[in-house]
Amino acid sequence: MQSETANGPSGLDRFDLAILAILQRDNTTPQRLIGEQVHLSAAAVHRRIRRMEADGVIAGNVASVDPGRVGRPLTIVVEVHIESERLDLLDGAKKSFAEAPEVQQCYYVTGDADFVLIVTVATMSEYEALTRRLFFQNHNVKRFRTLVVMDRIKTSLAVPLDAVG
Amino acid sequence: MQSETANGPSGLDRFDLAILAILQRDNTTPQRLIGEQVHLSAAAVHRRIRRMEADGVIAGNVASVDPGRVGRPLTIVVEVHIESERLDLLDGAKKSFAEAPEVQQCYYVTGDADFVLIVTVATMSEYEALTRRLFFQNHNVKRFRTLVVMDRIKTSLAVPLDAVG
DNA sequence: GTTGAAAATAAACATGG
DNA sequence: CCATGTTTATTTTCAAC
Repeated sequence: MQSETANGPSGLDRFDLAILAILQRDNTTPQRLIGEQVHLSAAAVHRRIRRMEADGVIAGNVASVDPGRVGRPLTIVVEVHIESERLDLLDGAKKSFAEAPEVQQCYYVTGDADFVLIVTVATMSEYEALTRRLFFQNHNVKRFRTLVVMDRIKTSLAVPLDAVG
Repeated sequence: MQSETANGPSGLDRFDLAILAILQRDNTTPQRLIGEQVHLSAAAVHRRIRRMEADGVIAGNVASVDPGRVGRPLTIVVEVHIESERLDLLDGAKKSFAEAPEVQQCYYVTGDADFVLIVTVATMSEYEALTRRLFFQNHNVKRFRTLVVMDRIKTSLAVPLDAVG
C-alpha cells in the first residue's frame, strides 16, 4: 500500500506535481487559486514552489514571446554533422551554438546527426549570415541540413506530469 | 531621423523590447524593478505588459520544468516523413502529434523531412509505445528517424530582441 | 507619472503527524 | 523533525486620477 502523497524518486509528491502542472500552463496563477485546486493552503503552495525552484525542478519562470510578433518570422531546424568528436572540438561547437542568440535550442544527439538546432531569424539572409558564423567558419562542421519551418504546430516547454515514476 | 522610441512594424518600441527581454529571462521580476531598468514608472511597465499580453506578443507565462527531475530523463528528436501531403491527411497528422503530451514541440518543415518533433519520455519503451501510436498506426507516415538527445545544450523559448526591424 | 486601494507574496507563529 | 494552516507584515499589482 502506498501513501497518497508518497514521494517518487524525484522527491515530488502528487501535490508538487499538481502545482507544477498548473505553473507550466500559467505561472501567474495566484497561490491562493492553486491552493484551492490542489487542496492546500496558499502558504503550503508557496513553500513548495520555493523549494522546487531552489531544487532546480523549476528551472525558470519565463514569458513566452511569439517570435513572429517581434520581427523573427522564420524558424529553422538545422541538423549539424561534425568531423571529429574530439572533446575539445565538441565543446567548442557546443559553446558557439549556445552563445548565438539566434539559436533558441541546441541538442547534441546520437545517430546520424550530431547536433539539432532550432533557430529564429528575421530573414533568410540573416540565416545565411548565421551559417557562415557557426558552420562555415568552424572547420569541424562537416555539413548541415536546413529545414525551414512552415508551421509551428506545437511549441512549448511543458513536460507531461502524469505517471511519474 | 527616427524617434528614439519609434515603433517597428510590430508596433513595439524599444521600451517594450527592453521589458520583453527581462520577462523572457524572469517573468517574476517586479514591475518596479523592470521600471528602474528601462527607465519607466512601474505603472507604465504594467500597462505595456498587459497590452502585449492582450496583443499576443506575450503568448504565455510559464514555469519551465526540468524534464529529468520529473521522471522524463529522455529527450528525443524525431524526423517524420509522410507519404502524401493531402491536406486532410496532413491535418490529421498535425493534430495527433499536437495532442500527444509526450510531444513537447512539433514543427512542419520543408526540405527532406516533413515534421520534426521534440519528445520527452521516461524510458525507451515508452518511446517505442509512442512510435506505435503516432507513426506505425498512421499509414500516412512513410518513415521516421530517431535522434536520441545526449546533451540538452540549450533549451529555451527566448527570442533575440535586438535589431528588430 | 503619481497616488491609493486591493491583492498577492512572504514571513512568523503555533500545531499535528 | 518536517510540513501544515492561520495570522500578520511586506511587497506587488492594478485602477483611478
